[in-house]
This record gives sequence, structure tokens and C-alpha cells, in this order.
Amino acid sequence: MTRIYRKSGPNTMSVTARNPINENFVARLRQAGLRPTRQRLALARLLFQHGDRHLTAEDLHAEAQAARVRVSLATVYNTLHQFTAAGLLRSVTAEGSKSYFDTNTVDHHHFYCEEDGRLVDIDGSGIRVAGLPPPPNGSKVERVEVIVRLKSK
Amino acid sequence: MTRIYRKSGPNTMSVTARNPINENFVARLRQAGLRPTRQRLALARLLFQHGDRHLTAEDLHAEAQAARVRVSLATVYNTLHQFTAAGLLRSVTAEGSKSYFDTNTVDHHHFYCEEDGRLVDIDGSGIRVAGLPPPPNGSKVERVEVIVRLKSK
DNA sequence: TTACATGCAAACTGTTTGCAAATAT
DNA sequence: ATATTTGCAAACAGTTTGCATGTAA
Repeated sequence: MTRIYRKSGPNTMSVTARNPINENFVARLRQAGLRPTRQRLALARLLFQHGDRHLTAEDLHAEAQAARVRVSLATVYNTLHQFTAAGLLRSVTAEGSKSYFDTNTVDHHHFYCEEDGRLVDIDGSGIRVAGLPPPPNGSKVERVEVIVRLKSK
Repeated sequence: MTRIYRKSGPNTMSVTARNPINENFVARLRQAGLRPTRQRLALARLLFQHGDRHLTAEDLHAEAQAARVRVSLATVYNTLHQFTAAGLLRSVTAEGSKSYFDTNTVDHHHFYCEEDGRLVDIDGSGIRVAGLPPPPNGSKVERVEVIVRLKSK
């Protein structure tokens, strides 16, 4: 991990600027009880403006840097967790060390490529898991997760 | 994590002592190209003498301490990885931060209790995952893993 | 007697936290 | 005005590594 921080500069983009993308996210954040700050809006845009994505905190931080958005890594972590708690993201556990955040919040499953650590959605609608025994006493099923681990052929 | 180390003392148990449990593990280790050292044998016994188990490195290290077996945490990690490479263990990824090692090396699935971080085997024979799309280009399926995440009711 | 295994400390990675400064309402 | 959010540094957890010492063959 590379830890490069820049001094925070003045706020150059008005958070309340009237453009359709912002309007959209401002509403979603407000609904989640999150103030639509410059950082959160920028991260929301990076996360959600392209289709379904699987990102680590570091990935998103790097994207923010590349897009000249000044956000600290700590804020990226905070934001990802807040978005997850708000139901805007899901977290996916694929491999020991790092956590992935998935912009697809609908039930679905994943291919996981061990070689490059990449996650790919499996459309959930077609998949069925049969023969599951009932959960142990006192607990109930929260979610069934299928991970198909891949090797290159 | 607690890091308590003791000075290594003299070897009190002969590795080659003739008892059926040792004989068994000595052979298995040899077959895997691993020298049957005091530490490896002790860990093997802790791992395999009771039924199926899901352990972290820390868990096993604690058990070793409790059993008055002197092993460093680093050696526990090494040993777990070597055993996994040799097919004596499987590693299971359930949650971001820690890795579990599973003494059940036959294909099967897991319940995972988020509250207490405990894994429970699901007998694999009954479970079937239907409707999987073919893996992406150039890759093939290595393993299909089902994790049923539990909540207490 | 030599190649391998161990123990420890220190490094490393991903993540979280404490707190002062900045910002949203 | 005040409650929230941010950035940074430092802490933290789990894991890995380098190297001197110990042990198996």
C-alpha cells in the first residue's frame, strides 16, 4: 500500500451545483442520512456512473486520485462502509486479505479469479442451490453466497 | 493478537517414538515431503485427532500452548500452509480479516455465523448448484463454494 | 554434515481510530 | 452555531519474512 497524502485545498466544486447527476446522488445520500459532501458525491459518481463494479478501498482511492478528486484513504473507507450500511453497496468476501465492495446490491453470485483477484458477476436469476439443510438451532439464513473459483485454462 | 513467546527448550519427546498415532502422521508427512518434526507432529495431532475442525492460525497456536506444546506462531503459519499445499488441509475464506483452515478436505460447503465467526460444515453430498453459466473465456472452474451466512434468530 | 525447520523480531498489508481542522446545515 | 465530516498520523490485526540457531537425515 502506498500512503501519499496531499494537503487539502479549498473546495472548488459547489456541492449544491444543479446538475442531474449530482441531484440524483444528493437525494440518495440525504435519504440515507448522509450529508452530501464533496467527497461522498465524488466517490458516488466514481462508483455508480459506470455499470456494476467490484472495488477495494484502495482501488477507489486510486481512481479518485486519477480523477483529481482529493480524498483521504480513511474517508474512502468510511464512505464505503456508510454506503454499505445504507444499502448502496454490498461487501463481498472473496479472499482472505482484502474486502471488495460491489455496486450491484441485488442478490447474485460471483466468479472469482484467483490469479488476478478479479470478481465477475454471475447473474443470480438463473442459479439455484438445492439440498441445503436447515440452519443450526437459533439461527436463520441471511444470505446464500456462491463463489465459483476459477483457474486459467 | 497476543504475542507471547517462550525460549525454546530441549526436545523432550522423541519424534520417532513408536506409537500408532505418530506412525500414522509420520507417514503422512513423509509422503508430503515434510520432515516429521516435533512441532509438525504435535500440530498434526491437535488438528486431526478430533473430528472435522475449522481453525485460524491463532486458534491452533493457542491450543498448542494449552497443550504445553512449544511452537512459535510463525511455525504454526508455516505448518498450516505446508499442510494445505500437501492436501491435508483446505483453506476457507469466510470473512475479510482472518483465514480459516479446514481439516475436512472433501468437497463440502459451510454455514458461517457472522456473530461469532464460527464455521460449520454442510455435508456436501446433498447440495447441488444449478444454472451456473460457463466460466469466462480462458478459465475453468476450480471449485464451487457455497457459504450460507447466518444471523441469530 | 548438510539441508531443512524453527523461533524470534521486525517488516508489511489492509484497515481502523483519535483528534484537530474544515464543512454542511 | 453546532453537529458532522474530513485528513492525517498513529495504532491495530493478521500475516509474512530474514536470519541466526537448532534439528533430522
